[in-house]
Amino acid sequence: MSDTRARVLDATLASLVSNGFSGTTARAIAQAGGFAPGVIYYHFADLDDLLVAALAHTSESRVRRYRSELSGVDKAATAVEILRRLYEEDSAVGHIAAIQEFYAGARPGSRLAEQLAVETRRWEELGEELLTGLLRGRPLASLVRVKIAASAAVAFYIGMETLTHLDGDRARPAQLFDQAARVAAVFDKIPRMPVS
Amino acid sequence: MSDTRARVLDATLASLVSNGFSGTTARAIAQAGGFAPGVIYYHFADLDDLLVAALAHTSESRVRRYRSELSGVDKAATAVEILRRLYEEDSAVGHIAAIQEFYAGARPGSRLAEQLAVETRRWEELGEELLTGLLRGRPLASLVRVKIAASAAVAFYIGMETLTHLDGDRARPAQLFDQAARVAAVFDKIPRMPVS
Amino acid sequence: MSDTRARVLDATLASLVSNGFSGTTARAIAQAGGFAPGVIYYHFADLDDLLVAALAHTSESRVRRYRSELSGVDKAATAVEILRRLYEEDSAVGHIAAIQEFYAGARPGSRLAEQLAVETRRWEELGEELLTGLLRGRPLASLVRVKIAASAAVAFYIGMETLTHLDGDRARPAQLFDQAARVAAVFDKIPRMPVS
Amino acid sequence: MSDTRARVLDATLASLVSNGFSGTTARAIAQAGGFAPGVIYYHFADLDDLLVAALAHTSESRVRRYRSELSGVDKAATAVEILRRLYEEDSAVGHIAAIQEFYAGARPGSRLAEQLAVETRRWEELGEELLTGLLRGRPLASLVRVKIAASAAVAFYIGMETLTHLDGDRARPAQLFDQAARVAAVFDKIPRMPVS
DNA sequence: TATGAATGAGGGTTCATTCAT
DNA sequence: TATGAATGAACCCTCATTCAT
Repeated sequence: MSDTRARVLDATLASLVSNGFSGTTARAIAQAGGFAPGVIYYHFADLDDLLVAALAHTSESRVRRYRSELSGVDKAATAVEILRRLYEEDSAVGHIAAIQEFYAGARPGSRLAEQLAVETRRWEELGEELLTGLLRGRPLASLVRVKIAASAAVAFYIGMETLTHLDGDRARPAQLFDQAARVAAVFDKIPRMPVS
Repeated sequence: MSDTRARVLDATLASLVSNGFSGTTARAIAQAGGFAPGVIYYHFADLDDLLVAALAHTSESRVRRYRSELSGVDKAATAVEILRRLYEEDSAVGHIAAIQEFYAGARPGSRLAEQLAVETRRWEELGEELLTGLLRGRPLASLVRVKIAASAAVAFYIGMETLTHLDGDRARPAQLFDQAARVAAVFDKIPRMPVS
Repeated sequence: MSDTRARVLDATLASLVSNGFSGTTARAIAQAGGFAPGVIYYHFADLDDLLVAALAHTSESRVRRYRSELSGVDKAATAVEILRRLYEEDSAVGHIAAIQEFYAGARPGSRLAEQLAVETRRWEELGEELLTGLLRGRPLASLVRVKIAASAAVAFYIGMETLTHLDGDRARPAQLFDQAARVAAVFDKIPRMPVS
Repeated sequence: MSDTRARVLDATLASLVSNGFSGTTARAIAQAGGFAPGVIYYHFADLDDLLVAALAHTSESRVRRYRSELSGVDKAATAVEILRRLYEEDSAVGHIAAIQEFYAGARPGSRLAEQLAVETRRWEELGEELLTGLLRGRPLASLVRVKIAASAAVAFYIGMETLTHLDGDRARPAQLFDQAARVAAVFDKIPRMPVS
């Protein structure tokens, strides 16, 4: 991958964070990256193409990171702590803000929306893996469909970010993680049934 | 309230549903309502002003509706059924799509974002009322902070709608309501402790 | 028809004459007419729409003029003189240059090309009327198919203008009209046969 | 002449045929020929220079072809048949379409227009040669100035092509050649006067 | 109170051309 | 000799907004 192509992708994410989806124009991206607007069209077919690539670029690397941190975790309390840490990390880096802009700005039916569906599926799969590990052998397993619960978790994350993004109230996620930690502690006390 | 003013508000919501946030231009609104673009600026300072008013207009009436349907409900299963019905109703009418567009399109720091914070607070209050009734006398009450749980519920709703809006997958909310119904049924079996 | 709309049409023709087809941009038209470029898009859907309208506008009025001057003419020499005069008049006004730009710039398959086909047909009809009158009762009538001869005449006119437009050699049409006059004089001496 | 230079010229003509004059950009030419856009500027000063060379290249070879086919022809009917055949051949090859694009796209005063004037002169000379042979000894010779008639023929050809190019109506040239054949047959019956 | 016309800034995108490699 | 990357001007078009009527 060309060097400049990567610069364009980075500039796009940077612009999303600082200018929002609708403010992420070709000119804004160019200014954020310090290159001429024409460069974008040399490396990408159009703005839509660039946004799709930028989404895939950032989302993939984060999913990978989350998966490596969460693999093998079988205690809910641990999972919550890891998620909280990753959330703070992503927030600081701007990754979360960028993703949020994608979800907010994409129009249904667009190629970007399709790519978002793909990425959403990736996050749901990660959630399924985590939940499967947490629920293994526990009585709640019969009550909860893992796929649906994972879907709910992703939806919740996105909603939380939508609200936090809008009002900038960092206390919200903090409180929600606190509450999740409390529930997780209780959850971890439920004994697992022996594997038959 | 002037008759025309109401027409402008309705046209704005209609345009949000069919054209999305970014497609809701002065011209689009005017066309949706069958009046000249200039009319907007007679009744509202600018587009932002109009959007704020439209948001308050639609959100208020829906909160009222939800509250009247949910007041006094003390069984989780009942609450889930009512919410499912209202969700379907709102979906058909387009109310949900409109609200979703507001959350998606508003820029942090804008007056519209402020108004969204106000409306979000309203929905959270409604959630608190409902949860308070459901948890009264139950052992879980000590584990769950009502305010935070309500905040989580609203976040989840918005996230679910963001995803459903993007991919148009109506099965998602249906499955999520089903799962909620299952959990609610179990929840309702937990005996209440006598009020001390 | 709005006043400004007519101004836009006139400015378009003026720009075609002075800037050529490819130089007739929205900005060039606006500058030629002394209005903002946006005005164009208020009155016309896009540049193509405007060009089609401008073509119809100018061509129609000229065809009308030609027909009124040529109606009833039954001597070839007279016809040639009238055509020569009209040609000079049109040249001075710029009408011919504008039409020429349309023929040169239109892309096959475009709406403009379709409109040009319509206008071409109009000119051919006029040619047919004239030729029918000239050939009536003459022995050549059996040799020449009026429709095809008219089509040839129009093609010849357009080709003559293409060349003259490119090299600016005003002597060419002058010589061609002279030659046509000589042939016409001979033609007019051929006796008409009595109508049977 | 360098090998690549020839490839560029061919690619230019190919692009003119398939993309039209305005679509014949540096990139389009490069793509048509399978080389990088920069190559063009190594072999030619700029696009104008390339177009001039391409015009001379294609026109010259076709004039040569026409002259060799038409030399010595002294019957109008034969000439018409040869022209019809060459026209069909050129149409199939795309030569005519390319030439047509030059006439359509060249701006008066440009170097390309100058070159077109040169090429036009070549075609007129060819016409003069042919007409001289056909008219030799015939009474019409006193009525018709060969130079002017040749000029008229070339103009007619270009106009016919302009129209056919625009509406894609292949019937037009076919009918026109038919009509020309009929006139030619009569013409050939006029006896030649003995050379004094 | 409402209209339709007009503005000017800024949107995405394409282009001829240059230049380091 | 050829390449691919980059530039910056100019393209068409849309928009929120204003204003005379």
